[in-house]
Amino acid sequence: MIAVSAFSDFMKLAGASPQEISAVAYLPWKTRRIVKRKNMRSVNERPTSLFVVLNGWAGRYSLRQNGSRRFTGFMLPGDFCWIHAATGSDMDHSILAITECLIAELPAQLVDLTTRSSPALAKALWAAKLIEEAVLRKWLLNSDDAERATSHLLCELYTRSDKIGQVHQGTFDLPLTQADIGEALGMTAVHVNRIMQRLRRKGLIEARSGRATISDFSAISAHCRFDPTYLSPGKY
Amino acid sequence: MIAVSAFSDFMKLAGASPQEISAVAYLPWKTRRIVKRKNMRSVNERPTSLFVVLNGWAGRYSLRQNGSRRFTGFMLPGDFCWIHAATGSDMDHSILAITECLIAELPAQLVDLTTRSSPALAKALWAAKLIEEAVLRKWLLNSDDAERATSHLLCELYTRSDKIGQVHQGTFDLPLTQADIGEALGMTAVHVNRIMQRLRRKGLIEARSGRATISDFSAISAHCRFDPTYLSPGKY
DNA sequence: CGCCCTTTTGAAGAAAATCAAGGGCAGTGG
DNA sequence: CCACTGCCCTTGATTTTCTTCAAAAGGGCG
Repeated sequence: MIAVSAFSDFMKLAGASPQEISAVAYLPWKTRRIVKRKNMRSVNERPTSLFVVLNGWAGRYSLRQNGSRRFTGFMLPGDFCWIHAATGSDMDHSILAITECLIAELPAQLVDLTTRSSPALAKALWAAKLIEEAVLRKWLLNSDDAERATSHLLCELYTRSDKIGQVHQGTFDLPLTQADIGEALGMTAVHVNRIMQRLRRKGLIEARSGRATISDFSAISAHCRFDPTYLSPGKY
Repeated sequence: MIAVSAFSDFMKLAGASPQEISAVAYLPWKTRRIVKRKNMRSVNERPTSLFVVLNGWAGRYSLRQNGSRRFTGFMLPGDFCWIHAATGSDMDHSILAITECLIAELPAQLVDLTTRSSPALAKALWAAKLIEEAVLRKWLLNSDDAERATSHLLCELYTRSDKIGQVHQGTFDLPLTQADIGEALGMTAVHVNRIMQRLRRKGLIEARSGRATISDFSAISAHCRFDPTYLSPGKY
């Protein structure tokens, strides 16, 4: 059994009964540790298992012809990943451990089986996928304005950290380098640096050595028109 | 009953049996006609029905604070839409009829019910959603290079048109204005115009009055590194 | 023909990439 | 304990890309 409060909180939000949640929790999850900055899944792999991040941050990315990388999402503790494992399609992207990660895996067949008997798990997986997609849309939507894109990403990560109790007095772990952020937003590290300095000068953020602080969340929310509802599963 | 070859082809690809396909086809779909350039779904709506585009093109978009629009996807005949209808989350975006559209709707509860008895439908919906997501990732991935983004979008639309038999000698309907394309790619109409001229001068495309021609698909594919596999559902 | 919408063109300015180099900080090893 | 090293952040100067603003040209349709 695995104990992931974020994970079961999510299922609860998605409408699962306590029985269903514990049924899922008691499935034969296998935990595994991934070294920092190593791939945990690679492009073109045949997906054979779903997993949940128990600890650490991971990133979903694709490589371009010229070798440059684009992040298309980040995974925090409690996040489902590789959700489509049960669908049998090959991967069109890779997953990288940004920090050292602890993950819990579940064989695809078991996911497939369990979703048939547990509509709530099926719904939870859908809900997780829809959030993933909503995040992608936001990234696209904000990509026309560097300052908005940057602060919106910080709001996203702040909110997601907060949901799992990882924000303390406005401060949270942000294990992304400015180069990583650039690869998520489609800008160069140099430009990210200058934009973040601007945000800092405006008093919206503080960031140094792997940690960020947002002392006035409503201020930065207003600045980039951040509305956190897209990060929550729908009600049923 | 509705007769949508693209739709049933898709279910077949996703592994549905003929019985399941016809079971779905005989559900009480309601067809509806939408006027060109009218919303068929609007942001914040409570989704009550899934639909399939039978005819015409539609676009998924969000509006920004300043009123500017960003397309985050296009729907062609045969495409599922509003797939998350059964999940109960509110919409974070709107759907616009780009041309006049004919759609077939199915109440959300029925979708929910049917997916329980028909794993193939459930998988088809998953497959459709995964393709949607893969498209979003591609849009992000290509957004760093205007010429690549533009030709990649044209390749996407060419391929999807081809799948439904709407390409004849390299020519297909492209009911998007350059302003629309700009709103999909995150660039101004003026810039789209200049980029498309560049593509034309390179002999990669021809486009005028609602139609586009790609006479050498392999040439433009090579130019933007287009790989169509992400547009097909996984095998089961 | 005249109107509206879309495409095209030009010129100017803003935003971001690129190139290059310096500085800080943490961990490593002598 | 201190020097060294590697990684990340920062800065400046320059060039490229894209937007903005404005206006003209084309094309379809009543």
